[in-house]
Amino acid sequence: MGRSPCCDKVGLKKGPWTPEEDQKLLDYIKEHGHGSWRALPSKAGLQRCGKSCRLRWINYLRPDIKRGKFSLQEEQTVIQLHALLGNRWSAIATHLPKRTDNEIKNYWNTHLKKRLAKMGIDPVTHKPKNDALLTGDGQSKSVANLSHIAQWESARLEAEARLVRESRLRSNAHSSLQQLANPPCFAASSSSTSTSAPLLSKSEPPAMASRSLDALKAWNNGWSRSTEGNGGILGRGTGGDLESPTSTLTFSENVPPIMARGGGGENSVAMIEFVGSSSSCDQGGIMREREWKEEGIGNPSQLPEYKEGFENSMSFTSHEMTLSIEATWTAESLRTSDNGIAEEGFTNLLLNNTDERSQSDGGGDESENGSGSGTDYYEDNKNYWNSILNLVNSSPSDSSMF
DNA sequence: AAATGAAACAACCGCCCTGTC
DNA sequence: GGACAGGGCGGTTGTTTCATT
Repeated sequence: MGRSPCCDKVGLKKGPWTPEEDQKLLDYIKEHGHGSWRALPSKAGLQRCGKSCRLRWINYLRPDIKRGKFSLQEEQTVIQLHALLGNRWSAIATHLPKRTDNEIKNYWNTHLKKRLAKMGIDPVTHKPKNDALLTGDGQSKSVANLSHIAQWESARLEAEARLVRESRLRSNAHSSLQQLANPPCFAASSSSTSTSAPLLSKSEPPAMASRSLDALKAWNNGWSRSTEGNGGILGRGTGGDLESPTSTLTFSENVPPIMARGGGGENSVAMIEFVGSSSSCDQGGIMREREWKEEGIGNPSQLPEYKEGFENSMSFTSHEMTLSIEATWTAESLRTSDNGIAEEGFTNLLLNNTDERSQSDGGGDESENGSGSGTDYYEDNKNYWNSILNLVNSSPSDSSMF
């Protein structure tokens, strides 16, 4: 299907915006709203493409955006969310108030990515570049199992938290409709649509789960030693059992990505299949961000009831109760161990100790530069992912998160 | 002071999804 | 169901600024 360009490019100005153009755009939107972006330039007296106007407004002229240097907290958040979400800048941006996806993306590409790379940490996988050492020994099989387990848990946690949240949101926003409709909820399979599909199609880049779990794999490899016999993650998943009382998740590797865009070369596609016996359900729909906007809610994560709802949402139905337990278990399991884990995350090490570390490593073995080895490595990864999980747990999040 | 390269930032491009007709 | 418009998104490129030689 061919499509016409978004605008007639002949005679339209490109390049940096002038203050006059900005003012025209501001004045027009202030008075009329943006309406149709395509029609806006002529109405506003701008020799610009509507798309260009839209971008200018969204990224720079909107009154509710913050410009300037990123704070330490913002940097941490970006790094942590990128580890979890990959290059989903818009999703990351929802957790950084007043920052645009474009700005975050640029900041990542020009600052954070280089900083990680400089420390010997792969900015794509968020793991040390010499990670191969960890899978080259005789533990590769158990590591692989752990990887599956952790991968499953991570994806499931995300999916289930999202479902619960959406259910809660819907119950708030569409309570009257919910009384009328009661469709099957977790019957989603590989052909599912509203619930699971977005998670693992557009919202979930194929590379994401494996990316995050590569680090978890290494982490668990070390961490599991301290939790064996304590009913930790190993106790649950030993033997490669990926079944869950509430859901199953199938990872199909080497399958072409669902989405061509941004998939990169990692072709792991996850198909989530809920087979649980839930007594209530998601009500078969999603309260999407667009709906929030249409209803004038704005960013739902800012609503007190939303935050409260998210926190409380883990205790409604039998299914959701299960989610509560397991989500808590997962997070808590990852957060605690016999040794205890410092709250200070690996990211803090990146952000605060870059210089010290690089200096101290500077004269040492190149292979250990930036990543450490042995227990240091495990500790770093534990803290790193703890930090991420804490962030996710504490964040009210919104619809773009998962 | 000029030239050069690196870094940072702003904006564009192309693809894709969704809604509407 | 197909065509199209509108808009979102991520990748990439162009331009400017800064640092170094």
